[in-house]
Amino acid sequence: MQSPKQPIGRPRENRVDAAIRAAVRELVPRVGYAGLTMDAIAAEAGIGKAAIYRRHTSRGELVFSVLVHGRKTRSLPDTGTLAGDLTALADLILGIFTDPVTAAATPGLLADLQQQPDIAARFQERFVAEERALISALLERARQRGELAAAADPVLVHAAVLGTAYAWLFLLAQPPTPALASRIAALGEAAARGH
Amino acid sequence: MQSPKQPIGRPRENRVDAAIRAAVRELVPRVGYAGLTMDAIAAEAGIGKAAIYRRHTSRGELVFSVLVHGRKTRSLPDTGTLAGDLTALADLILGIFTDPVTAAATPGLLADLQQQPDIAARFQERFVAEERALISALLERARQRGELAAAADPVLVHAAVLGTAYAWLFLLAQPPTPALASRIAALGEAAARGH
Amino acid sequence: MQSPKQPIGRPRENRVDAAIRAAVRELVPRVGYAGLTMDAIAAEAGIGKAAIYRRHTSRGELVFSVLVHGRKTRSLPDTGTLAGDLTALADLILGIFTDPVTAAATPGLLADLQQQPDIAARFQERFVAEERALISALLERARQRGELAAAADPVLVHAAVLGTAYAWLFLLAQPPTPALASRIAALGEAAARGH
Amino acid sequence: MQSPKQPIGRPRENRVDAAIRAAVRELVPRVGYAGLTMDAIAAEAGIGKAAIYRRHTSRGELVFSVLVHGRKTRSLPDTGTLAGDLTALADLILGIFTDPVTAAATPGLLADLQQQPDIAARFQERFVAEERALISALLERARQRGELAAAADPVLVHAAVLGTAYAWLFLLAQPPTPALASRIAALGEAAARGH
DNA sequence: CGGTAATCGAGACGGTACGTCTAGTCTTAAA
DNA sequence: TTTAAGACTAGACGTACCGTCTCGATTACCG
Repeated sequence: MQSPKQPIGRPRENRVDAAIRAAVRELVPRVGYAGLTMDAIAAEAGIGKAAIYRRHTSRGELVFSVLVHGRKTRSLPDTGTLAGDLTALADLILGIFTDPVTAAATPGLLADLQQQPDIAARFQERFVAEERALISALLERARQRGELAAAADPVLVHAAVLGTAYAWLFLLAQPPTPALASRIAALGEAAARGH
Repeated sequence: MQSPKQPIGRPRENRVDAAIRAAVRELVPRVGYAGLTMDAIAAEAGIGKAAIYRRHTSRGELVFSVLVHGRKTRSLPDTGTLAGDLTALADLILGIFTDPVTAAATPGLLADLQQQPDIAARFQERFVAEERALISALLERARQRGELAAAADPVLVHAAVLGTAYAWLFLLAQPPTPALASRIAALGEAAARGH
Repeated sequence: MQSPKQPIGRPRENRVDAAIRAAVRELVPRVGYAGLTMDAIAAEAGIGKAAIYRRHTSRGELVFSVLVHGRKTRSLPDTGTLAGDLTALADLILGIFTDPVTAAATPGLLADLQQQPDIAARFQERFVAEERALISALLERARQRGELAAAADPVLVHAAVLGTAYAWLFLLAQPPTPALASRIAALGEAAARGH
Repeated sequence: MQSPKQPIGRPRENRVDAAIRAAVRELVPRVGYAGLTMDAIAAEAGIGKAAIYRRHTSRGELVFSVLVHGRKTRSLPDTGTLAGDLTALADLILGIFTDPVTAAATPGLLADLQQQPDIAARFQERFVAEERALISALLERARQRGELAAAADPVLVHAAVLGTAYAWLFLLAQPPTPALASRIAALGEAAARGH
């Protein structure tokens, strides 16, 4: 009987994973998602292409892993009010979208998701579901406080907050403003209240 | 002094433009934006690749032209209420996003916009500015009716309606529901009222 | 009933023929046979491509026509001796091969002949047969003078003189020397005498 | 100090070189030199185009390599007489020129040599110099036998034998005859004797 | 401690699309 | 009907990238 965590042969080097991650984060802002080639990543990281494909099945999966893996699991503080919680959420999302690496990679990554159902599924599981959980929690807190009468639809709140931020930055190409988070939060609140 | 419409040599054939457009609309839903190759377009259209490159500088510019050119200039009816006008707007946007061709091409097209400033500029001029004008007009109508007290920010309304629709369909991968347009319109109204 | 030499419509301009010829002779030494494109010829000549194709069926036929047409019909003087006649022949051939335009075009032209039987036939008729006639004539003169006993093979004499000159210049890449013509003539004489 | 035979990475496969060579030899007689495309070679060989360009810089270099590499290094027997040695040489050259592959490729290859000095240099080194050495050797043998009085010019002998064979087959388009080699050898002897 | 097995960097492999170029044909308005 | 200009189809060019494979060398565990 063999232990599940006892692979034979030479073990993988963490150094390689780190080098891949660093190379992607270095290259994406410089050459964009479309210009991000596997050869360039391997060269930048000083490793072989096979070492990448041993860890990732495709370029989309690679970039997704790098972007998601680098993020610490997020949590939102209980600010005591629905408006405050939603502003914190909007701040979190805007922070992700305005990070240079994420900003450069996101549109290209979303394009890949349309073609690769497996990565799309992972995106839903890792990214969407996690944010959804945060939203469901803050809505539940608001209901218990009495700020919300009936059950709000977390999907619509999610779409309102995430989508408005995305459209502002990537579709309308507007620069982020200091008041943006609270304005988006107000939309989220409207979505929660359903009026 | 030369007339602006006096080109010499053989004029370009409209047949070719039409064939390119038809081929793109045929291929995009079938193979996706990423799988849309210039060779395949030329073969499907029964034309030479040079005829494409004579008209379009890149694949992104080509798809953008096809998608935008095909659209008739849109207008919104005056429904008599802000809510009605915004629902018509949301219907319009959802109609664009759920069209099979647009749906398959949009994420990839937006990814290309990040890398090609000239196309991004045309996208802003042709697509964003046109929708913005519709929004500004309906907001002005609402103000004259007395539905809106002060001046609303058309950019935020735009981001709310466009972004929520985009996120619902492409980020959260939710199917469109019958009530979606009116729910999005409610968000747009909240953005207009600023609360 | 229509006269055979009475074409209707606008007559062809000799200017165009001259411009084509001049353009080819200008371009061939500069860009070589391989770099000689129809577009470049048309641009250099300041004419349309259709005007070229109205006169010539292909690029090979065009260059062949220009090179052969430009030559005046050649004749050889009766020097009084077989050696003298053959030296004059060798001089003639070396003159053709060392002309800058002919030198640059000849190898490429011969390559085309392998693929295009119609031009190969014209080459045999116009170029080979004409030289063959000169050789047959000078051999007949030598026979009548008594310099040659029996009938010599004009084909072998032709191959000896033409081939040695061609090989010297194009295969062995040797520079022409003052004595070359008389040395080649000696080989022609040996071919004529059959020893 | 590094060993000359220490390449890193995956070594090139001899199978690929062999497949390229076989494809060229298969295609050249069928489609001619002008019709020999890199795509067709790659398809016929069942390899990628990159594998060809990794080994050869141009089509001319490729065909030249294939034709020269396939040939075993040639040598001539000492037949005991100058006439015999030259007949063997003429036979050798006629054998090369009448080989289907060489016959189809030679004129096109020579045309390319005019434009590509590097290949022309290799042609001189590998092909011309090798034949020249054979000629110099047989002339020296004849001198030691007493068949030749003074020093003969090997270049003229070379031009006479090589050029007459080339002109007979490719310029005059004559079929080879049984007596051709000895007739060409007689011309070579005349070139050697200088009369 | 020697054998087994998976790793490493490097780069060749087949395949495919790119954007450019050329050949030869066709179409325009003007002459 | 010819002219200059230039668009047209077809297809080859040489480059670049993908994802896989192969090399010699390395690095762990196993017996």
